[in-house]
Amino acid sequence: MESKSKNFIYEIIDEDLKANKWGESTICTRFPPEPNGYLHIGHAKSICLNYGIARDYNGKFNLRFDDTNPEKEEQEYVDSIIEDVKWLGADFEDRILYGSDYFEQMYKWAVDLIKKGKAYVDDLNADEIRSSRGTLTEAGKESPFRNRSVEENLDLFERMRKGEFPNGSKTLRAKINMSSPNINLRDPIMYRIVHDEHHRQENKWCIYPTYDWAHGLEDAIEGITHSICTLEFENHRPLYDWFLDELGIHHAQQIEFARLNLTYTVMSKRKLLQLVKENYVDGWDDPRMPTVSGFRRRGYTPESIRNFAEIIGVAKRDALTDIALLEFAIRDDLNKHAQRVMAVLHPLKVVITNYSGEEELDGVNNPEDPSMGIRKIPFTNEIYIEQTDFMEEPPKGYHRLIPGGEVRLRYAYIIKCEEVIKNDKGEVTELRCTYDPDTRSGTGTSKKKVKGTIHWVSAKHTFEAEVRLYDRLFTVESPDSDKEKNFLDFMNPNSLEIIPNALIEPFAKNSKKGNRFQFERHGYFCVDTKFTSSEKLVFNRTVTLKDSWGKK
RNA sequence: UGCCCCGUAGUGUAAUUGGCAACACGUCUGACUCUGGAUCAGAAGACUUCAGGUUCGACCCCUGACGGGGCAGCCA
Repeated sequence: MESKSKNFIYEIIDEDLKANKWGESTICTRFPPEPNGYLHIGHAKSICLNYGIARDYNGKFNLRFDDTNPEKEEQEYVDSIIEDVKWLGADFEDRILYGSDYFEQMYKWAVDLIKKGKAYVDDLNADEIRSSRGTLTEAGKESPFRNRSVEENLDLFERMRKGEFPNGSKTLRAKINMSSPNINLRDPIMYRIVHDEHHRQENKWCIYPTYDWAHGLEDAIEGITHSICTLEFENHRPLYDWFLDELGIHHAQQIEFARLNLTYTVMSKRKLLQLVKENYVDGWDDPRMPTVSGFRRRGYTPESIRNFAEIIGVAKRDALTDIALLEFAIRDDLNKHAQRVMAVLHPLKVVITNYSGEEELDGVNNPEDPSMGIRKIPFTNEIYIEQTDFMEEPPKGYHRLIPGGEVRLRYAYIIKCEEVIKNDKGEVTELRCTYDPDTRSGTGTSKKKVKGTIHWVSAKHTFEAEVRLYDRLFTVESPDSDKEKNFLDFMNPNSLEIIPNALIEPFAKNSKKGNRFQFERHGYFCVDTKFTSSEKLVFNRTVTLKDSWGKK
């Protein structure tokens, strides 16, 4: 271990190791998603944490589906989760495991508990159980079925499995303590009857273990040493301990940490599902979604997400992480690796009146990495520049093109604005400029210094592409923490701006889905994997460049 | 109201286990620059929620208050 400052989980593991708590066995962690939705950036944090521990301690990392509820789970989610975990680079080797594969063993252990008199079949229905559970301040009441004989319980439980009873008519409950101050210990439910097809077990089972019963057993079966989960399971730990101790089986150490919250988005699967189902976005992988697949489609790299996880660290206090930390991580990565190219999003025509002919200029592919080389950029007397790079009446400090002023065309010449042409409505439609032949980039002959450099494309050589500019999905930092309003009330109506015909430098013409670029002075973009066709490239803006001029 | 957890610059985390609070992001300067990016140099910003106590010494240990979060699914 060589990380400079360890988080509290590493410290616990170090202590365990020092105390030889696990004997000869290696450290084993796991990521246990329920396949009822796509993974989000919060899951990515957990994956990085769990996989990181296994890697740092030369241990093992399992991917295990917690698939104990057939009503919510689907194969589509299983597939997406596997893809996302792989993409993030968390190596589970060949261990794609399923809690449902352990159902038989779990059943046997349940029988063991019944035999010990520690579990019973209850005939109370859901309402009755709820009302007899008590409240936060009052103890619960024991079920009238709590003291059935072992024989009767065994018989009933077996018949539950055989499918003799309808949904909800019976449950298997642990016999613990109905007046425990910890509500989780008030005879929690271990099995419920659900006649429903399971995405993996199909119709093999009609009783399903609850998470509380199943989770610790899954960890035990896999020999997990450190069972890392989020804070809300802290109160459940005594229950898991109880089960494991009663059964006398392998006992993972559970450690809880605070889940990730990010500004300007929501992070609950339920809410994300709603955004998808009600078509606020175009799917789980919409580039505005905080899902792993959304970030992937938007152009984020796995490295940047891993680095983000490293930056934010791990702790037990709940926090709201500024999205700026994530944006830093992706800019930092893309700055070093993305191919540069020029693109004009909102074109303004410029005619260079004293230039004729055509030439090719050298553009640096990545100033941070000379090994990426240079490319040729065609130049002619008719080009397009960005509308915002020209102003008739500039504010102070503006150093782009103004009437009578000069500006450097990136990798080309310095031009001077001689004439402004407008339409009937008074809008600027074209600029007439002259260029200074002595100022060609790279010749070193220019004595001129000019304050601004702007990007451009040759009218004759450029190609059109669709560009999608994304903004935050919500207008407030914490859309789901308002007491009165629903998170949907805070959706940003301008979270997506589509530019159907942006003009791109020819170099990017043959790019493939997923290719990443920096559009100089704009930001980082990638070729969309969903809407790009053989006819038209669609670029997603991953993130803008930092902008110390046009600050909002 | 019962139980459990938490409380360090704007944000996220540190503080070698009790030795005069550090790092990253963000913000603001300045330098450099053919990207108002990057890079480089620097600055501002925290009486560590509060009050007691233990100690030569407390962010750290103890007590109490205050504040935040979680728990009353046959969800996970």
